Amino acid sequence: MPELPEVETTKRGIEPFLLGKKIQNIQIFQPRLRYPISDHFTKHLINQRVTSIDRRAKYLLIHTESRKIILHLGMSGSLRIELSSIERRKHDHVIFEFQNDDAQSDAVFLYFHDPRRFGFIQEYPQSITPEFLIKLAPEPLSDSFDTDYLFNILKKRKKAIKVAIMDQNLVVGVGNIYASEALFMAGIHPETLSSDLTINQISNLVIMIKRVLNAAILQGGTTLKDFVNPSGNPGYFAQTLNVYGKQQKPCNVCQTPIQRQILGQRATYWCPHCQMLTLKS
DNA sequence: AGGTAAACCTGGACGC
DNA sequence: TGCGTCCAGGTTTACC
Repeated sequence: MPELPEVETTKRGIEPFLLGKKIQNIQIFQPRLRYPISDHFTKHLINQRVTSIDRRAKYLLIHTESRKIILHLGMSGSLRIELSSIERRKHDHVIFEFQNDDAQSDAVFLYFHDPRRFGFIQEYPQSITPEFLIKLAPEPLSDSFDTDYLFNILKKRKKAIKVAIMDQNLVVGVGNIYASEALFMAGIHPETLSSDLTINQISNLVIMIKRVLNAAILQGGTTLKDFVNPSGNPGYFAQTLNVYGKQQKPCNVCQTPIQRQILGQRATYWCPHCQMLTLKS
């Protein structure tokens, strides 16, 4: 499910409810996520106060005074805020209860829901950041993701540009929806060999990746079937999509039917007129 | 090293 | 109604 905009939407949704509150209780109903929840998970986190919440790539980081929670939503995960302890729904695997110090105000409950269980929740000491997080590629919305950076990486790559920009070792956060959308906006055919792109095309692609991600964040992400923000509302970027999921529908720009093809094991959508394939070499 | 494909898991849509 | 097949927003692992 969630790409960068959906994770960012989730982060912004939970932040105001959790900041400054203490973890009062944790109920684990299904520890078998992508990585099993450790035996000491609850013990380490009880009574910890949330100091800040970050997003890095598609990971959410909930920092407490002495621990950090790292959470990934996988394909089908979502977080939901409840203001009372409502009955657990199917696939609600973990429920956190948060409370203010004074215990006067009402508790807040955070539900981790994930039907396919490709997501995970881990916790570490605050002083330790796991290797996989340290080694992550640049954030697409940061200044370090620019034309020079992408050009230097892509000139060595022989795979299709669509597959390349989804490679989290090159740039993080771009998933299957926004890869197709950014390439459409940049007028680049998804099968173009990465090393064949001109500097102008790459410059344009960098701009469009940033543009589509920012636009999607403003709309609260894309809801294809079941993504909801922590308040239970869908994202509205689906109505802005140009190509994703639109095979055989007329292109918004030129009316040419949108094509669909599997690239790097993932469905890929493009307009054969707006994104003509240029074959070099 | 880079590229490709399978694996993890559940549920919904579709065809027969 | 039931059953088989395919598909789905991600990432790791194994293999060539």
